Amino acid sequence: MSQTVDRALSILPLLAQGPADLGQVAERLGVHKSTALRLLRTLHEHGLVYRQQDQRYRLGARLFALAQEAVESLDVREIAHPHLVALGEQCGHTVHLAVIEDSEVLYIDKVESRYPVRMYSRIGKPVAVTVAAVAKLLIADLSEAERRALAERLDFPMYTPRSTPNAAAFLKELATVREQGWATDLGGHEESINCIGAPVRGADGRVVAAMSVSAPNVVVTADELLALLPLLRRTAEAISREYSGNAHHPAPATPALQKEIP
Amino acid sequence: MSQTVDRALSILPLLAQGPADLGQVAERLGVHKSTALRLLRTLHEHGLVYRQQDQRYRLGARLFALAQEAVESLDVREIAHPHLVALGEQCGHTVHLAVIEDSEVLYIDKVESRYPVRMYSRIGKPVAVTVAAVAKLLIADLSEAERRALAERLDFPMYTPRSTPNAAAFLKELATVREQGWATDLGGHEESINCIGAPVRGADGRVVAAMSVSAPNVVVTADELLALLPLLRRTAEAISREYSGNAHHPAPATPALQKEIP
DNA sequence: AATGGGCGTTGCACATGTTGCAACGAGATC
DNA sequence: GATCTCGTTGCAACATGTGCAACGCCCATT
Repeated sequence: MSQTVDRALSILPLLAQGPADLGQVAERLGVHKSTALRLLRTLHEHGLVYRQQDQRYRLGARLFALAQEAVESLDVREIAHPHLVALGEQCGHTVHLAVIEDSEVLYIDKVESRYPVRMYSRIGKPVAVTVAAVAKLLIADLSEAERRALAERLDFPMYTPRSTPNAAAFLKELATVREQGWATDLGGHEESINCIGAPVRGADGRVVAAMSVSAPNVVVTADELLALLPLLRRTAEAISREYSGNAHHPAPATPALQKEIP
Repeated sequence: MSQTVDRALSILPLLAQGPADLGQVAERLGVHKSTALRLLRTLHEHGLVYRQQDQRYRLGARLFALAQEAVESLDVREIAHPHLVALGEQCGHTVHLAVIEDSEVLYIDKVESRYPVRMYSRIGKPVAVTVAAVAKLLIADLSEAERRALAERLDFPMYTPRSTPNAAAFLKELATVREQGWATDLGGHEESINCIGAPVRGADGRVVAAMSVSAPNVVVTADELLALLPLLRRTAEAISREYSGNAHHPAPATPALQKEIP
C-alpha cells in the first residue's frame, strides 16, 4: 500500500539470501541507486540492516532482538514449553510446537531428540505445509472456504512418493484430521521420518497451536510411534486446559487465520 | 532519512512491547490514524506485523524467519558452534558467543550449563554492555576514539556494587582487557555470577566475536572459574585459527564498529 | 429498540517527501 | 597516472504520502 515502505521491506528478504552491495540491491529492487541508498540508510538506522566493512549490506542484529521479543509475547509458547520438555523426556524424540499465521505455519518451539539422529528443522523456518502433521492440524481448523482457498493456492511438491500429491487429496486429508482430532505425517516430508501431531485448543475450541512428535524409522517404527499417540494427545489437552484456564491477558495471542483484506 | 520508512519501522519496537490497536500506534507515532493504518498494512503484507483476531497488531512471524536467516549467514557462529559445545561439555558451564554491531553487543549463540542452576540470558537479547566480559572484549578492540565516544554515550547502571560505575573506570577496564587479551565479569551484572571471556580474532587480528564461560559462585568460586582461563583461551584461539584459515567467502562477516554517517 | 460513543476504514485535495538524474569523489585496477 | 567502478550528494519534477472529514460498523448504554 505504501510504495516507499514496501520497497524498503522488500530489501529484507533480499538480504536474507546473503549480503549484497548497493548496486545489487538497487537492481533487484528496480529502483535508482540513490533511492536504494536512502532506504538502506533508514533500515540501517533502525538496526535492521548492517553494513559490513566491505560496504556490503546484510541483515542486522536488531532483527534478533525483535524476533525474540515477538516470540516471548506468544502466550501459548510459554505455557506449552514445560509440557513439551516433559514429553520430550518421556519419549526421547523431537517435539515441535507450531502456529499458523496468515496461511503460514511456523515452528515456534522445539525440544531436541535425545537420540543422536536428529531431524533438521529450525524454529522460525516455515513448515512444509502440505505434509507436516502440525500444518494439517492447524489448517484443518480453518473454515471450509478458507481451507479450499488455501488448497487452491498451494503448490504440492513431491518431497517423497508419500507426499500429499494435490489439492483434492489435501482437502480429504484435512477432513480426516478434523474428524479424528490428530494427524500424522508418515514419510511425507522425508522418507525415513514419521511424525504424529495433536492440536492445542483455546477456550473457544479453536486450534491455537499444534504439537508433534517426530522420529526417524531407524529408531522407532511407525507403529511404535503411533503407540505414543495417547500420551501426545493427553499432553496437548493439558496444554489446552492450562491455556484456556487463565485469562490473565485481555487479548490472548490466538493465531487463527485472518480474513484477507480486499 | 526516509520519513515514511522511518515511521513504519518505528512501529516494530513499539509493538515489541506488546500488542497495540490502531489508535495507540497512531498516537505513539504522532501521526494520523489513516497514516498509521497504511503503514501497518504495508508491514502486514510483508509479514512483519500480524493482526490478531481482536484486531490489535503484534509482531509477525516472518520476523523469526528473517532473524533465523540472518543468524545463519554469520560465518563466525557456524565455525564456533562445535567448539562452544565441546567447551561446554568439558567444563559444564554456560558458554556464550557474542558479536558487536553498531555499538550494540548481542549474544548469537549459547550452550546451556549442565548444572540445574542456569543463568538467564537469551540469544538476541542485547548484552549489559558496561559489565559483560564479552562486551569489554569487543569494545576494547575498537579504536581509542570510538571507545571514548562510546563510553561518553553510555549509561552505567549499577546492577550490583561491583558494576563498572562510570566512563573513566570503563575505559581503564578496557585498557586492561586490551592489554591482557581476556576479560572477566566478577559479579558485575548479577551478584552471584562470575564470568570469564576471550576474543575470537579474524585474519587481520581484529576481534570479530567474543566468547565467555559463566557460572554462579554457588557452583564454582571465582578462582576455580579463573582456572578455566587457559582452556577458554585455547578454544577461542582455535576458533580464530579456523575462522581466519578459510577465506571461502570474499566478505567475512566482520562485526567491527561502523563509523557513523553524519 | 433506539441512541450514542468508539474504532477502523475510505476518498480526496493538498503539499510534502520521494524519486531519478547528472555530476562528483574515492578507491581499486591495469 | 589514467580509467573504471561504485558509493554519495544536490536538485528539480512530480509522484506519493499525508491529514481531514465523513462513513459504517460494533458494542455498550438508556
